[in-house]
Parts: sequence; structure tokens; C-alpha cells
Amino acid sequence: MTALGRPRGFDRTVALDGALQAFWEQGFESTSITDLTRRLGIGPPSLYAAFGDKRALFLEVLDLYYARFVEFLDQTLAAPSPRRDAIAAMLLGIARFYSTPGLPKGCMINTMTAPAGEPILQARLAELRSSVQARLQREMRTAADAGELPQDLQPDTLAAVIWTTVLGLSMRSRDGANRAELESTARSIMTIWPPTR
Amino acid sequence: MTALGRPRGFDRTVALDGALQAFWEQGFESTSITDLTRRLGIGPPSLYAAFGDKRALFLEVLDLYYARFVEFLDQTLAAPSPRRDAIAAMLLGIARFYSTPGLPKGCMINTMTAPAGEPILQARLAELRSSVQARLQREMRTAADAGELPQDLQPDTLAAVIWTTVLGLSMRSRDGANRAELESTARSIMTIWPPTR
DNA sequence: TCCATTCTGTATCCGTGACTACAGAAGTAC
DNA sequence: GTACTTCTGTAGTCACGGATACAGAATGGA
Repeated sequence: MTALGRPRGFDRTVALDGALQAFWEQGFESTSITDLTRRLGIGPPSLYAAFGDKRALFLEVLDLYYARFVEFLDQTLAAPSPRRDAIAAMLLGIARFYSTPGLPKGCMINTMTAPAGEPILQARLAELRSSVQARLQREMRTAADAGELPQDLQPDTLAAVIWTTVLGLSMRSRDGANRAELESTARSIMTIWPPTR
Repeated sequence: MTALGRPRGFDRTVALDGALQAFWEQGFESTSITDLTRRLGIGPPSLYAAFGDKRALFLEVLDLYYARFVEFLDQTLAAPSPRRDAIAAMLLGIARFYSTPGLPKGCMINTMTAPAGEPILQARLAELRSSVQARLQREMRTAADAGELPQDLQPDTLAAVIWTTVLGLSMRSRDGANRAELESTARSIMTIWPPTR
């Protein structure tokens, strides 16, 4: 059974990707419906029929971005080796991800600030951020349980430092820092976690 | 010689401080002229006569905030003691400044993102940020010249790490991290700079 | 007291952005 | 082919935000 009525004239997933690009570059407020319709090559009614209103579209875009980001985390953190190596690789990967040629600079979730008057968006952004943060905490605790942390370094403290660095890297990327600079910082920060010998 | 004509019915510096508060909390776009006039208790013509348009007011507010921030930096960095102690004190002070009760959370300059379509504001924000960053670089170089840095730690690399941390602390504060958490991160990060013994 | 000057309150103007009404187009089911 | 359903393009509605016109109020100077 195929769909009834006139078929959609554009690919929904492609359009969603285009919206992702637009929101990632310009943020929620600065991206107008006109921006989107022009970039996607469709009319406003098509956009509204496919995605609902602007807020719903943005939330769907956020979910897409988040899914990709988590997929990336899963990959780099899947390494069986000592946790410290995995975290180091993750940080380096994030530094590179934030400075990928052809993609907007920085992290869509970490540097994005939702407008006041959009508490739903603010809450969702905060939720996603704290979700990543919690993931880091879990990683550090398993590392601690495995005896990979020095006595005087609490896992939550270490997780907070790593998380702070991730946020800072995102902002610096947005400000025009190049890939080499971000990589350098990602490497240096790992010296606060001396390899257990 | 006093001013001619009807005197202004409000204190300009007090109003500027009110605008600072508003912009700091809500950002440029989310703060409407109506918000400002309501908060300051004045009408739109008074506001426009005193400060020019919204963009000019924001720029003046930025300058005020920056001046205060630099004044704070000057104070903490004036300490004659080893540079490392001064930087540690500065980081701790920033962590506290970003979580001062009664003030908006985070840094107005570091977490503020100007809307696309306002290149002047974007440029000014970037300029102020890179100015602080340059200040940190200078501090680290003098520390290096004084032999306070270990051999394998480049001053610019260290400055980048500190700066990344400052940016990250600002974001975390904005996300609701409490003062103790920020202080903890500020202290931990200094372990990448071992005291020269 | 009268004028020149500057500020203030009210009521707008104007542009823009989110969203939609409506008519026509493009499909499927019979 | 006809009916029914769904999508699309054009044009427009509605609300809101930045900015201002204008009349009146408050000062200094002669």
C-alpha cells in the first residue's frame, strides 16, 4: 500500500539535514522560515506539513544532531584499551569534529543558546548537555573502579574538567581557532590524568 | 555652566547598569526595547536620546562589562608572588565571579552569541574575547621567561588550556553549575602546571 | 515674563517573521 | 474517466519589535 494523494516533492531526510546545517550555523532565532524555505527549495506550506512549526523542526534537528554525536562517542569509547586512552582519543576526536572542514564550527548543542521565551528549547538543550556530561561521569567512575585513577583524583572532578574542556573547545572553534590549536589543547588537558604506571 | 533645557529625569549610569543586567541575562536579541524601557522605567524616546539605537546601547554595555572584568583581572594578576599562584587565584576568582549571587550566571562576553545579521556585534565580542586571550598569553610568556614553566610546557599551549577552561566555566555556570563545582574545576585544572620546585 | 532648548509620554509607523487560506496540481482507488 | 486525498505556490494575515512624530513639560537665559 503506497501513500495516498500527491506525493511529496522533496526528500524529507535531505530537508532535515539542510535545516540542521542552517540551525547549526545561525542558531534558532537567526534562522528564519524564509532562510529555510530558500535553502531547502520548498514553500512554507510544504515545510509546515512535513515538520510542524519552527520549534518542532528545531527539536527534531536537535535529536538528529544528538544521535550522531552519541554515535561518535560510542565509537571512540568502545575501545577496550585502558580508559585513559579511550578518553584521550575521544577528546582528540571532539576537537577534530568541532573543526571539520565543510561543517559549521563548534558544537550545535554546546554553544547554542535558546532565546529567552523558549523555555522548551532551553530545557531540551540543557537536557542533552547534561546527558553527555553524565556519560562522561560514568566513564570516569568505571575508570576509577578499574583502578586507573590516581588516589587524589576524584572521578567526578575529572569528568567535570573534561566536560569543561569540551565546552571550551566548542566556543574556541566557533571563534575561529583552527584544528591544530584545538588538538593541542585536547592533548595537553590529558596531563591532569597521569597514566597509572 | 549647567546643561541647557529640561534635565534628564533619570540617572544615565544607573540606566546603563540596568541595561547591562538585562542584556547579560537575556542576550541581545531576546532583550526587547520594551523590556528595557519597563526595567529602566523610562520611555523609548528617553532611551534613544540617551544611548542611540539598540546596537549602540549594547556596545556601550559591553564596554562597561569589559572594563569591570579587566579591572578584576588586573587586581588578581597584580600579585608579585610566583606567576603560578597569581593565575591560580585568577582562575578561582573567575569561577566565583561567574557564580556571584545576585548577578546573572556566566560571563556576558564569553557565552554571548550575537545574532547573524549583526556582524558589528559579532566582531566586537570576538575582539574582546581575543583581547582577554592575548592577556593570558602575555602572562604565560612572562612566567616562561621567569623560568616558572616546566621545559615541556609551551606558554601558548598553557594559555590556550587556561582560556578554554575559562570559556567552559562560563558555559557550565550558565547551565546551573554551582559555585563549589566551578571552584573545584578551577583548582583541578592547575595541576597541569606543576609548581617549579 | 517670554523664548530657546532639551527631555518625556503617548501614539503611532514600518518592516519583518511566523504562520495559513485557498486554489490548483499530482497522485491513488474504483 | 471520476472521486478522493494529499501536496505545492501565491498571496496574504497577524503579531511584535525597533524606531519615531508630536505635543507638552521642565529647565536656563534675557
